Amino acid sequence: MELVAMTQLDVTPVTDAPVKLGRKRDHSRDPEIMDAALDVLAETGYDGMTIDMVAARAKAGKATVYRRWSSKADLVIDAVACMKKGANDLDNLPDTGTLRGDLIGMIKPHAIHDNGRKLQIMAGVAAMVARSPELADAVNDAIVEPRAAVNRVLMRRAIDRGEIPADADIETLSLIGPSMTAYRTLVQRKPVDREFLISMIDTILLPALGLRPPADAAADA
Amino acid sequence: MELVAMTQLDVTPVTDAPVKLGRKRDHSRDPEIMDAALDVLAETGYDGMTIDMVAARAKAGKATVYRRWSSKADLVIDAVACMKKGANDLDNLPDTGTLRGDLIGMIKPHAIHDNGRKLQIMAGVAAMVARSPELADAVNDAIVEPRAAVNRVLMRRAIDRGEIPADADIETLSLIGPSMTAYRTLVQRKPVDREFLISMIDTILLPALGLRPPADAAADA
DNA sequence: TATATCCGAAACTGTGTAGTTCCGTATATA
DNA sequence: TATATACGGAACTACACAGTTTCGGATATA
Repeated sequence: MELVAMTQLDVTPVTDAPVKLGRKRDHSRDPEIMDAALDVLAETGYDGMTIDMVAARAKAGKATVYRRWSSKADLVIDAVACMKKGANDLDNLPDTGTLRGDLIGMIKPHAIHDNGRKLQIMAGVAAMVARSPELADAVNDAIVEPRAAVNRVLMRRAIDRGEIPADADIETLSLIGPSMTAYRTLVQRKPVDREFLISMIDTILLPALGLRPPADAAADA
Repeated sequence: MELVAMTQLDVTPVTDAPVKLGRKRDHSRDPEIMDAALDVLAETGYDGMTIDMVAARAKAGKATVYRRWSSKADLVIDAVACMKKGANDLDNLPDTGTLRGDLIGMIKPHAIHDNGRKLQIMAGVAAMVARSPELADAVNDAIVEPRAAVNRVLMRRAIDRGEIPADADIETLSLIGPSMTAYRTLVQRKPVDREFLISMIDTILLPALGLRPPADAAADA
């Protein structure tokens, strides 16, 4: 008898595959919330940012935020990580035939603005990065690495066409731009404009590679 | 009549110069408290730092801290500013006869450690700097400016002895070191060791100035 | 030695925010 | 059209920390 009962219980499906009705979770508000989080992060920094600010800016309820992310730290890590999607496409870089032309071709108002925002966000999470390896990795993948990657590609092409020495230390040289723009924004708090970027290319990067900027370099400014 | 009364009042000393007894305020604990504040700042960042932590580390009472500084922000600004006193003395810099020798002479374990601590503090206040001009100025005077100033002096001497071109852009070039070490510490979170600093000098700074590192450069590592 | 004052410690207050809960409404599915 | 569910909004709890107050003990001065 007991055996029969047990068998029946075992045969009965554990879950009844109930009919699903009503609205489905579609995560459609996630981008707005993450975008709002990045804005607040850039403006007030990690500790200054409150979930209420983020929810208000995304016109969402606080509960909606917590339905998707279990904590403020989770939201920030996710928001920073999702910036990677908007990063530069390495297959559609300028190709002018010279390293200088390619580097200057990267200087567009849109790119300058994006980099500024990324650096503001960097400043906002700088203190946190030291204590959260997860956040540190997200920042590295979404902000740090993409910047250097572009320079590496452009320099590698310059090597391929024989414009610069094959043994140039691309790893180090590709960090000059990211380093100096970060320093100028975060530490010196001076604007990173077209003029500064061109002067950096012509005064440091090209000379370090043994190249001379053209005599009419001023025409680019 | 009024005049007489007024005269009497004026003649009477405003304060009675009372006899002072007891212990005098000597601010003798200020250095310990500011030092503790800098330590906590480097470890936890501005928002993570609490006055209790600072007081405990300085073996002082919280009330003692508030007797001297009216707020947490005040203490941090003062502590950062007082770092300037420990900054490099521009009159006692290495003088080896070559720019490379002078630059490498600056690389001492003590200096590497100090710079690391300063950069940790920078990271801790990075988010705050954007919203407090007072703190921004303190950081600039105590951390940012002294670093570049050393390089400027060494390069100017190199110009004077005809080692590098007189029209070299010292202002920009003197920022290569500070920028790249800051980036490496704060963003990449890699160690700034002797090897990295020498490679930066030989790969970027000297080539950008038209100099070649000696063939036996590896001997310095 | 007497005393005025500072000190460290600890208790206390007020505020701000992370995270939760609840509710009336909107909406996609059946 | 009916309904289950997610949504925005607001109220709520728990807690951590800035800043204040209090107090017994230490200490320099007279």
